[in-house]
Amino acid sequence: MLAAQRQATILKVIVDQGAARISDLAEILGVSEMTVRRDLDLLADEGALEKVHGGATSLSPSATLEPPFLATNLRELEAKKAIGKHAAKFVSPGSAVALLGGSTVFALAKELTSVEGLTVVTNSVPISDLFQREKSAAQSIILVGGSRTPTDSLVGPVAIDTFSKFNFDLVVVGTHGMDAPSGFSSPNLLEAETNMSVVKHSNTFMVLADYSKWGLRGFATFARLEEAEVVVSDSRLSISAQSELSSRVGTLELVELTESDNN
Amino acid sequence: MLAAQRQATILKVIVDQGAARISDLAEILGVSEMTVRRDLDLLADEGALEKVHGGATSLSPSATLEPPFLATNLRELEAKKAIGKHAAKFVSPGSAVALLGGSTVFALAKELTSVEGLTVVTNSVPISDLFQREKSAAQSIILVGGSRTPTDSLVGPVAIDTFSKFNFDLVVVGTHGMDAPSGFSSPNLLEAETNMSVVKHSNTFMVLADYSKWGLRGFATFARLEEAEVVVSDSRLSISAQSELSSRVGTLELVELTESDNN
DNA sequence: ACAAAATCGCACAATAGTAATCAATTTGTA
DNA sequence: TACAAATTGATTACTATTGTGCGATTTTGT
Repeated sequence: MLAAQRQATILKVIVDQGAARISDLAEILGVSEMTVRRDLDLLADEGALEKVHGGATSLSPSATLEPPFLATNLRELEAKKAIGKHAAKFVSPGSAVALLGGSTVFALAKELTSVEGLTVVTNSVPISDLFQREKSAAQSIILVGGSRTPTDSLVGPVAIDTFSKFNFDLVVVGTHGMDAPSGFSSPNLLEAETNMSVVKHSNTFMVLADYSKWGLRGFATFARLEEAEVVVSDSRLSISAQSELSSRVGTLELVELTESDNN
Repeated sequence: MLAAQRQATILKVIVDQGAARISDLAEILGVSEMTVRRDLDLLADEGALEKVHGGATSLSPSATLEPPFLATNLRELEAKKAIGKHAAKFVSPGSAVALLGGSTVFALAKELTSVEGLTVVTNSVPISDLFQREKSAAQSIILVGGSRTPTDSLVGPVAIDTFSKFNFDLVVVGTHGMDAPSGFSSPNLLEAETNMSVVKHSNTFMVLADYSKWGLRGFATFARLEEAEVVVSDSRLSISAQSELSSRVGTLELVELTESDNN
């Protein structure tokens, strides 16, 4: 295989999947890791992708936005992907879903582009971008309004007001932190208020949070642990956290992180 | 086999497959690598393909990536920029402005990032992106909600409802077409309805439209010419269009296109 | 905060690809 | 048939790319 072809393949994989690790690319392509590194350097110089420790991530799935969604860390990216995939099982075709902020919820959104007849209401600009690109027919996508946070979520009174118009089968939120005394919390007051208001309009309230979120406390709490029907996390969650969560939330779902989770 | 046939075959293989290596071509054709090299040199000189280390690749972006690029020519871009710059004079610091869709309005938005104390409400995702990047302090930016059009505007009932919460000193819209009998119109019904509803909440209603918009009629009209307080266009507008517009709209502003309008 | 593990990237060795030269072969012409 | 021109193939020295070993750096687990 020619170098140019190899580089095109690498770029394609990374744009398709959002990211890839060097060891995987080296194996797939049958070349040494050093060669993959050199290719990535080249592509990164051209501005085609972003190198991160362990691999590379897509620079911008859409036109020119989404930099805050860049994973600085591949392991976390894999965890998010696995959590998103698992959470997707709770979304039935034809239902109405609210997706709130967060890169983990973004991973879930990727899985949902192929689900039929979904109505999605989101306050996340990147998620709206995603559905705009991968437009599956028979899906209805609404982006709510509001002010933009640094992570490209729309929050504040306008967002709250718009969400209040709808009733959801399922509300999914990512969280910045969770622990027993404070529940689920966010560093951004407006975001917390927005989350809080949406939870009221849902049948089922689901929280996505990888293990690192346990023990963190954001400035503002938007829900107690007991309010979550489902929490999806990963198996690196400490045993004590697992038991604490199990006893308080409706269901705790843990995903295993296999090394070879290459879709 | 004749040399010409051989070269045609090589070219076909490379166009078909996107790329080929010299050693493979030599084997397929039953000639030495040196001969293939000479053929490739020839074809590369003709600009039919590109030689790379180990082989050659197709020039056409079948194997490579095609950047999704805007087709608007440079001239139109300059016109939009000039119109945007002129329109910015109507925006006073501290006022509340609605910016609706359209690439010309986007040009205006670029000028507004440095205006102090502005409150901007827009239904355009690119405009929201712009302000997000160039965040000037003391500006309040709200993106309304709704469904996304192919041009990344948010429209529909949710957008209308959100706009209806506000009162604007100035509403700026771009238009897809304008003429005397149909007024200002858009090809998208939902977008037209959204525009129409916002106009009602404004003190001043401004339309940005370069000369090419005159005589075009979109599917749905959102305002009569008489409703516009200000129309900003460029001097290429025909004399008859100029007199027609002057007599019907509040003020017609025309910008000159100088060659050296580089920012 | 520390140690273990994974990853990085340099320097150099090994491999693969290139181009110049010249001899051998084919082709066209008288 | 003879012979020049063009084309092709082989040899060679040279250049570019790829792989490997290894210490430095970053990340991860406790």
